[in-house]
Amino acid sequence: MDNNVTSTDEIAELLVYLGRAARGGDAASDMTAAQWTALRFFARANDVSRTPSAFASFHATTRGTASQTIKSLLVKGYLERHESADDRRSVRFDLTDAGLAAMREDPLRAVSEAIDRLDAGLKSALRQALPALAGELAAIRDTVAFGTCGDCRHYSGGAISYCACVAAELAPADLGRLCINFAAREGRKLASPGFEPGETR
Amino acid sequence: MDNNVTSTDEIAELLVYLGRAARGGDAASDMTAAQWTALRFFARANDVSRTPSAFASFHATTRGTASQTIKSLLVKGYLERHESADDRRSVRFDLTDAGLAAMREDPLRAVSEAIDRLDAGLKSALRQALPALAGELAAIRDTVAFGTCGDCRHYSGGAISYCACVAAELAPADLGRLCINFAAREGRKLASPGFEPGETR
DNA sequence: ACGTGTAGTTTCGTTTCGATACTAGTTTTC
DNA sequence: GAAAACTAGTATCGAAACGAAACTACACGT
Repeated sequence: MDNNVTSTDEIAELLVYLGRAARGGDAASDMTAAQWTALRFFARANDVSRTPSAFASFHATTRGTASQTIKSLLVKGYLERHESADDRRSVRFDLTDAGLAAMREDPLRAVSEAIDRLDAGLKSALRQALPALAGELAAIRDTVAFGTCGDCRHYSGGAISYCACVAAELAPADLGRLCINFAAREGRKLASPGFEPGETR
Repeated sequence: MDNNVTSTDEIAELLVYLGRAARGGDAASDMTAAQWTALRFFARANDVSRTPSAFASFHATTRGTASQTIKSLLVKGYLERHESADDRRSVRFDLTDAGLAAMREDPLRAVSEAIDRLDAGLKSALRQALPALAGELAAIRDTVAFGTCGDCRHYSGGAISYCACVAAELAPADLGRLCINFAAREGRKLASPGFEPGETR
């Protein structure tokens, strides 16, 4: 097939297309794309990652901009601010009930629906391919990768879930949470050519 | 069951994350994300789709904004303007040699690389899943879907490639090109030949 | 104690983008 | 065959999103 010529670049292009298509959506809400991303992040990140700096890193922006985005969500009453006891410079943001309610209006829901309508095989292929892709991309860019604790090298499962990074036990809910300290399994995260997608269980 | 917790919404989220991560990248170039998207679009769209309106639809923005983005590429010398002979309102933009050269600096290349590093199975899974996802999403949103002529309902293969929409024969290169008149195969609800700019209010 | 580094915030100027309005060409209608 | 309705493309203007830089406050190494 001659459409192999266009394969990889087309996939990449589709990725940005979908990413962009997923962002705005409704316009029914008074939330910007950045605000939705922030709200989602704070809904999904674990305790140590729910900070402005982590969000800035996740969103590939500056801390200043991140701070502003967060502030706008504070004003809306979707986030609440908690100062850390350990480090008095640090703050943590949690979703309020209003924030959780707002999440139900997330325009990203349309994308989730679309994914759910996919053939089961394709769906599980996406579930495997996209995290792997995120890892590869982070390696190429030499940036921090984000991933969930369950996929992290610091995590050791078994009877008790344990994170070697935070040196603490993990709640079951944490396994699906984003973590700023995420490190992909199987090798170093820096330009390691031999990434092994493996079998996710 | 426990992987259902992290399944669909996480995939959707990853999609926007990757889409955003793919956009800026280098910052070495003096091109904005919108400009890159436009350049890519005009590099990849077929003859009838290389217009400001089609790009506006593709990029989910207004014609005015699209026009400005295009103008900036004209100034850079990456695009050249061709007025249509059939319809004197209509214009078509083609990449110049400088534009083609600029494409080689496309920050999206990092994403392509990352995709290429993926396991072959995952890669081909992406090649299947992402177009399907784009179609589903467009159906949900009731917007125009973009796709390549080779995947289009109007296309009939065989010895001679023929597009029933334009009522013309297709060059082999067109099969991999984006088309504004794209309609998914197999009983998707139609995307009418004349598309909706979506600027009405 | 001092310097260095980090977390968070604020301010300011640039840039981008969408709403609006406008020109010009095409199609439809009576 | 004109007028109305519609479409393609462009220009203008205001709002806001974003990044850079400066600043405060705290932590940590020496």
